[in-house]
Amino acid sequence: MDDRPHVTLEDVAREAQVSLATASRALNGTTKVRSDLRERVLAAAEQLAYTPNAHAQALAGGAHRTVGVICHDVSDPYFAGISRGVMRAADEAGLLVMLASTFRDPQREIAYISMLRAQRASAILLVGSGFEDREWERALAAEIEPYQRGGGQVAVVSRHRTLRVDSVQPENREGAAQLARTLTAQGHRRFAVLAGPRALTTVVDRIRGFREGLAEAGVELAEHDIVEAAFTRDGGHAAMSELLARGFDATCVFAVTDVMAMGALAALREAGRSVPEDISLAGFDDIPVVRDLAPPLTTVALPLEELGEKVMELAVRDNRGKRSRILRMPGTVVVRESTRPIDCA
Amino acid sequence: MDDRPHVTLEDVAREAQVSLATASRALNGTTKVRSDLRERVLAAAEQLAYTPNAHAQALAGGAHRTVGVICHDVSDPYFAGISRGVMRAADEAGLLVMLASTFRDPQREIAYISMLRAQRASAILLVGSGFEDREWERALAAEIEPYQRGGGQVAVVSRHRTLRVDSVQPENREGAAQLARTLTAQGHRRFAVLAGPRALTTVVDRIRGFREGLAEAGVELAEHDIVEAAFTRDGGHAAMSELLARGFDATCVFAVTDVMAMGALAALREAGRSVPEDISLAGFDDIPVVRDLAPPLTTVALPLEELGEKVMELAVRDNRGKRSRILRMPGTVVVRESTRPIDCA
DNA sequence: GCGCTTTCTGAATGCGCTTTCACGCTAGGA
DNA sequence: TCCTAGCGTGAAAGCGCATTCAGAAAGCGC
Repeated sequence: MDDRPHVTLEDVAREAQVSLATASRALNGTTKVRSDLRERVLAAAEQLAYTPNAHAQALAGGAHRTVGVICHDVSDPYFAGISRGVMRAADEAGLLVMLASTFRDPQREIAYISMLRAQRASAILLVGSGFEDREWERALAAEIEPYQRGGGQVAVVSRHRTLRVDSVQPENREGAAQLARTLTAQGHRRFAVLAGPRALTTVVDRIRGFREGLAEAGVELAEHDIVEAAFTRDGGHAAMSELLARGFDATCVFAVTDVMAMGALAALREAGRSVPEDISLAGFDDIPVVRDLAPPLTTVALPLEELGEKVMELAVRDNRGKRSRILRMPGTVVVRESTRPIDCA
Repeated sequence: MDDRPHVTLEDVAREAQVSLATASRALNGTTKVRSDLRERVLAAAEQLAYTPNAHAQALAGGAHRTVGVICHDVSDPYFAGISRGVMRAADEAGLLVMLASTFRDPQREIAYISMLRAQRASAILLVGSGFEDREWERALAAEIEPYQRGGGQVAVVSRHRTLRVDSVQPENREGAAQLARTLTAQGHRRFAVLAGPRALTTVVDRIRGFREGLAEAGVELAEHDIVEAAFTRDGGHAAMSELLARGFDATCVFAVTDVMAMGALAALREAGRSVPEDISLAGFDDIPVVRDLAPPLTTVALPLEELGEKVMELAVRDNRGKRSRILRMPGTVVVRESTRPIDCA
């Protein structure tokens, strides 16, 4: 860009016949300016359609009013809910939110953080970026720590082992355990799990919690009953299809996310199995659409928007020197019609 | 931020024992630098965890590598699809994408554009920002035109009457007409429409097209058969509920967006009406989830990701002085199970 | 060995803005 | 009336970087 140069503060000052400093002060209202001068400056700015150059402002020590949010995919309903919350909180704080999708590529995640650092964003929010991978953790730390040292705020949604950051953590483990209790109480004894990549902490936590909840009823979950697939609708579809092809005796299937559950539901429908008559299905997250499925999905509701708001608030709050805070957000089991009580086999 | 100052190029230069200019050149590779010096600079930068200040770079004349995308709501699946396309194209072009939600508030839309101007973003993408409102058009033009004069690129998804910008336009009118033809061919003669705010060009176009398609079969759509509601799932639910409460004799309901159709479907289910046995239902957009509804939704498929890619490409391509281009993207009617042929009444 | 061109380097300039700093002005107290 | 505060103003410094410009070093032919 920059064919024709932009209108600058100097242009405004000249037009208003005042000094550059006065123009700046009139526009920002930081110091008292004689009212007739202010009028002149404002009028000139208006007339010239002046917009301050944010880069120059930032460089000259003005506040950085932008936060970056990095997620796997903005079009994932799970993140969509969170982003609503983030945006609302950001709006209140007068911040501009930059969203970026990594598509689960750790490299890209690092690259985006680096860009945000370069922009001197006032905060970086990582949503669900938990990989259980030593090398990645190191690379991430190598970006995050200098950023924090430079005064940048970082907050994450999810669990992080190594990073020293504020975080909002959905209680995946306890939520899944609670779901397991609900299902065993309905009489289910044989389960299958549709899992996302085991490298993700979210997946690991949910499976572990589910297992623990099951164990309380004396039910065991064999490794064989866990099918791993992509963390998407189609992944859920594929995993369910595999299960169907292989043959299984579970009365209830737990998909670790609602999005995967949707794929599973489609696969079941295609296979002529009806839910919940033939088999029960449960998900996790309670993204908005699942209540509109047929049957509406039993799931663990996470307060997604609230998650977003909280993480934003953590990032905005001034916490220099203080130790990192952790906000745990419990989930709530929502029983809908995709699961049903059965007679104990 | 900026507790402790950031590591600057000067620090790197000092550490590497070269001049600032040499350090800059070594890092950017713009000019040849003696290899041992380059090594030293790179090592120093690495060691100090140096990240260039994007503001300073921008101010000093470096390229602006960021584009802003403004939409109603990033969590709307319609936009989510588009954003995927935008991100992919941006990624190829090496651009950083800033997303923002206006929540259909014209004021906020203007504010975001202003912020993007201030950031000197290299391009601004407006997704579906068509209001039929003179005053808003004026305010928008007052932001957009100076931005363009300054060399900024602007491209939009949707129709714009007054703005002189490149645009990608889904063929709402023709798509809706095509849908109407399909439905009348199925034997439907009496329709109701669930509409969003009539101030939106998208809504207006779809209704008009639907009417035109109907007219070809000699069917008329009375104003009375159009229910206006919010452009959301709940809006669709409310509109359908109103229709049900009021009593109506349509055999087929057309919701102007899939999101609204989802709400309508829920309302019908709650009312004990089955789709398509009791009544047929059609939507528009073909957002991913609707194929997983029960019944899967008949709709008009828009190539959402492609829309996003195209609009990004328009914004990236250099088009100074050239006249604005319009890319029309046709929709395709997808008949699923939410509509069924009926005997002519 | 001399003068020339070719490379590469460092000092200095400026991007547009905020913010000190110092000065001129008016108002108030002596 | 004179002096001191106090308020507003303009000049200027500097934020971190890319880049121009001039000069130093190195390479070449004679």
